[in-house]
Amino acid sequence: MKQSQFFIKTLREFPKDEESANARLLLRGGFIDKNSAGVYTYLPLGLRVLENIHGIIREELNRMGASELFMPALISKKYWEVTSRWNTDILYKVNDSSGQEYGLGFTHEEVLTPILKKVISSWRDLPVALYQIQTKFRDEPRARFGLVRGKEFIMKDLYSFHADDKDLDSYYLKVARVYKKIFKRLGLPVKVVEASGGDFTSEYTHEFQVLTPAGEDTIFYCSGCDFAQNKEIAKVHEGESCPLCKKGTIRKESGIEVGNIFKLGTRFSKPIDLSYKDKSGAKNFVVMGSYGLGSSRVMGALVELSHDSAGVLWTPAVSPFQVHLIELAGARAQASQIYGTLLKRDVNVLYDDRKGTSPGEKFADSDLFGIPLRIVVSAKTAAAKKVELKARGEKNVRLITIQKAIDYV
RNA sequence: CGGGGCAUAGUGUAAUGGUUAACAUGCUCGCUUUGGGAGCGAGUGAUUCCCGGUUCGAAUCCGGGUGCCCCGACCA
Repeated sequence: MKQSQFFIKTLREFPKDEESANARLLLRGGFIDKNSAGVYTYLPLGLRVLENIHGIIREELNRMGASELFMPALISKKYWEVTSRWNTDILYKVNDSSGQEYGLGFTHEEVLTPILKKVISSWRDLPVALYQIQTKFRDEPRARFGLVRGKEFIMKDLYSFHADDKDLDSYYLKVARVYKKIFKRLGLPVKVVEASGGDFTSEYTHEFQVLTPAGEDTIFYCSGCDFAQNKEIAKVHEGESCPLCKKGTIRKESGIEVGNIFKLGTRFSKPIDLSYKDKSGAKNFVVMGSYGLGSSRVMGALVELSHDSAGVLWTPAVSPFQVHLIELAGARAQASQIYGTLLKRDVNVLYDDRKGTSPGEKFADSDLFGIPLRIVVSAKTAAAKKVELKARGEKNVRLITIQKAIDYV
């Protein structure tokens, strides 16, 4: 991609009225645009990051046998009434011109479960796992922290349907394992934290929390083992010894919740009457699980975790481009040649081919973009038949031959 | 929803009752220049958030509203 053709505009200064690192850096770097509080546009650069996140999620969920579908966001009131969720306070309600009332989906049990009702009748039809990646709407009393808490955001939601609790339990553990793998690939260290089940279940649920001072949840966890609880259920205090392993000490830290998995049981299958006939011919309610992963929030969390004063530092897995090729004056021929070679090798490269833009501005833009690898060519390097190679976030610059640089990439 | 802060050109700021709202940056044009947001010159760009009030006169004072950020409450 040539930067002269790419729709991108960075800001010379940080926008006022934003304090969180993810909002400041993503807005200034031209990744996103703020439409209103908690509502953002993903500009081409930011969309690339988001799509990379989605790609990893899709790969892992498809691999575990879940099928992707896409449900409506506009959900008729009648569906919400069946499950008694019409009066949920975070539900955005809209009317159409004929007086029909709708709720904008914040999760999709009400849409998916009736679909399953048309399909499932026997124990042979189970289990089933379906997911989507979709815009969600929540009437948050206070949107904040850029992409971390929005009124409109993007989430992957997976739902599983089982014949009994035992099958749900094993699937639940499987999802937890896959989630860990997804977050690892995303470059996001997460802690699996026990949390309250809210309306859904008296059992604990599990949250996937990224520990960072920028987080809005409070987590108590053990320094020595995997014990971790959200403050809403925690009975431990900071500094105490761990109730689980007895060795470690309890620590307290803030976290961003990037995922949450629930055993729904029959909370939705009962009111919607989703049932199946078991081997003996008896009717049983389907047992359900739901598993959320906030992809736009992941993008915000990644920035919070990995940035410096000049911009974002993306990991290769989610970076909008793999290489930023910067052409300075007097190196058009050399830059074009490298660009062509990288394209032939299917390297995802952003080529700053802008003429008349000063080196300093190009470097500043490059830092804002946070692309992991930078290649700089100039009259100097062209004369020496070499290029400069530099990793984002590192000081040292390597002067190497073009061939070596291309092979390195 | 309680509390606090802020609102002036695309962006960041200045102007505390008095001409035509200033500066930087951006953008356009010309020249020059090319290693960390370069230089010179000429342009462009404003409903000073909105409504009302006070005043000869309001970006500025008063009242009401809206929006944004932050703290708290809330939070599948």
